[in-house]
Amino acid sequence: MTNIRKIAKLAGVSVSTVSRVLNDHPYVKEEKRRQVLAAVNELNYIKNANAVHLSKGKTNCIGVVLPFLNLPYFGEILQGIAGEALKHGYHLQIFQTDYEKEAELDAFHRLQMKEVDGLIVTSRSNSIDTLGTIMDGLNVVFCENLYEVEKKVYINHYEAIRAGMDHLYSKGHSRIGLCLHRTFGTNSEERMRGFYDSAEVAGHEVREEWIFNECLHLQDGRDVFHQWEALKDKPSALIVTSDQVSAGIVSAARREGIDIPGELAILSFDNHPLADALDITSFEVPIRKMGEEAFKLFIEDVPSSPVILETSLYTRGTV
Amino acid sequence: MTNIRKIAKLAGVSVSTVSRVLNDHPYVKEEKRRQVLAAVNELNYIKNANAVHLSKGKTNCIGVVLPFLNLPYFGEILQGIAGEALKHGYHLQIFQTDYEKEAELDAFHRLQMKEVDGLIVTSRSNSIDTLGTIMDGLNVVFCENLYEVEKKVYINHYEAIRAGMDHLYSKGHSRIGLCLHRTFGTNSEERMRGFYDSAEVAGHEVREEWIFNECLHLQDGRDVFHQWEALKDKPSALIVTSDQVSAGIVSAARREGIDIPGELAILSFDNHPLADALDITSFEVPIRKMGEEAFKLFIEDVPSSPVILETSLYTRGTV
DNA sequence: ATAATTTGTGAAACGCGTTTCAGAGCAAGC
DNA sequence: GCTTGCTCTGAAACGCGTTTCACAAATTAT
Repeated sequence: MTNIRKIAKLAGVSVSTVSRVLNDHPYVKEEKRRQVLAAVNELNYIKNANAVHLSKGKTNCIGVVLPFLNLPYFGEILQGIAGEALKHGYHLQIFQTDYEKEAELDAFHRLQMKEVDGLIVTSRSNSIDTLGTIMDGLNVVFCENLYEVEKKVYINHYEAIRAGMDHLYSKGHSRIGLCLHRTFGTNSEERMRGFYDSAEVAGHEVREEWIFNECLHLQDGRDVFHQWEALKDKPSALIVTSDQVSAGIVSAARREGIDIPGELAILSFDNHPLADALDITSFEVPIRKMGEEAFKLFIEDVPSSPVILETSLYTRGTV
Repeated sequence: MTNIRKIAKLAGVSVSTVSRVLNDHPYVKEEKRRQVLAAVNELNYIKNANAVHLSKGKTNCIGVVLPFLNLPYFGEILQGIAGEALKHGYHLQIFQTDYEKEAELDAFHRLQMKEVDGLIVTSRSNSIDTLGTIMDGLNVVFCENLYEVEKKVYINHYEAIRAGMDHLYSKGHSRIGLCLHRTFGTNSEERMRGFYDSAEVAGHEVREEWIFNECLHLQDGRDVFHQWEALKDKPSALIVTSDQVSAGIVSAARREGIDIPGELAILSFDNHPLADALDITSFEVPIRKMGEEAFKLFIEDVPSSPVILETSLYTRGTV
């Protein structure tokens, strides 16, 4: 392999000069610059990125921790991060966890090893205590409202859910169910808190069996619908935290001839194009923006205050 | 920073021995092994990944070249690659190109610089001539039927389209349109070839304005529908290469009261859950499998023959 | 008991670009 | 004429883990 020293020899200069030329440093005589470039050309020299990384102590690569790649939610976050990263000359490394703690820890371990310059954690499984010790002094951004960390960007889920509940109340609903991605994790907890707080204030009953968990994919929506159908005591409305799942519910309901919103109202989240296509009332959630902001937090040396993003309702035909 | 030499000093051994311990090489006395591990523990030593990469000449990281991150198609490929990569201890680096040639070339440049050990190109903009010169001797897998490369995995689009056309003929359609992601690129060309070949053999007319291009997102499907509506001379069926786009067409049509398949039949591709939800007839396309196979090709030293994946039709209510 | 292995270990070289430091050459300022 | 102050260069150190090679020590085989 041809390296910088061979270039130096052929060009008749020192390695420092070669390095200077290659990095556009000033203070190199035009003549030497040409000699170096000629040598680079002749020997087909290509820099070794790993040597640069080692020497510079950074890789210009940021890791993104996410559970799944085939959900629109994470695709959209990635898109946001990638767009911003591109502007700053950063690359993305993906740490897909499937919500497995080991895989998640591996990402942090890679960060410790300087394989990436930082991490954006879009969703997490390990406790913050576990992570806290290994991320000490490292550049990590969380997409949730974690009290303990300084770099964070998150959706105001609490208020969004409360606004959603109010909207449903205004339409006369008092028996409301909730359909969640999962029950643990800050974001889900915030949603649940908003849900229960609102119901309590309004004095409405909430039944355990009206809370549906592990709703990720469109198919899960279908399952939820069938569970709903089987309930003796049915809620008249569901707040669903993803348009994919809502699409499953709504399409299953329409197929079964259940009137929406007459028999079951659906208030969804994301405002994905799918919601528009299926005429689903949905909260717009600025997911891509969250990705962008996450990256911005990452590159900041002195972290600005946490970024809180708000949602806004798009009323359509399911409520 | 604490490095391997400090460990060696503290443990009273040579750096080679430390390296051996850290890499589970045999031929290390149990006592020295313990000394080394104690030192590692005491100094909180963590390996520098970049030094390993430089030294080993590889990074255990594979690059994935793709245009967009927020399309289910690419999310699914990624999922396939990531799953297989995990099994082999590889990580993923993302090169999002937006179909810009420069961004795509950058990915190849990174490969040359040994920042990644190989590339999986899911979709491409540069000509193969351009890429051919810079990927010489490098490990690159293409997801298309490129004559010039040895590592490739692709869907048999030609046959899929022909089968789709036959299916439409059998339902009495002779005026058929096509809705494509784009018109260039091997995969799209294969689809178009299948389309035109089939029409020619069947003796059916094909009109220029029945070919819709740049159909990527759900919204694009809506636009296509409105374009279709505006046509004086309408095709009675459309082959649509993505369920997202079909969803846009179908939902717009239903909203406008256009009967599907009575006035317009839709034959889609992907068999995404969405197709099921909207009762769209669709070809199952093993996209995830393609990702898995792509990675398998990547790790092979002597490339096996190209992997060709077939589609299979799921008939539902839109044809 | 001697030869042939196997086990165990360290020095040094290797992979390779960046950066600091010291110093030389040269022009502008007083 | 002499001092600042640039401009330009190269030697050497730095970042750091892996691997080869030579050799000693401990076994096993003959």
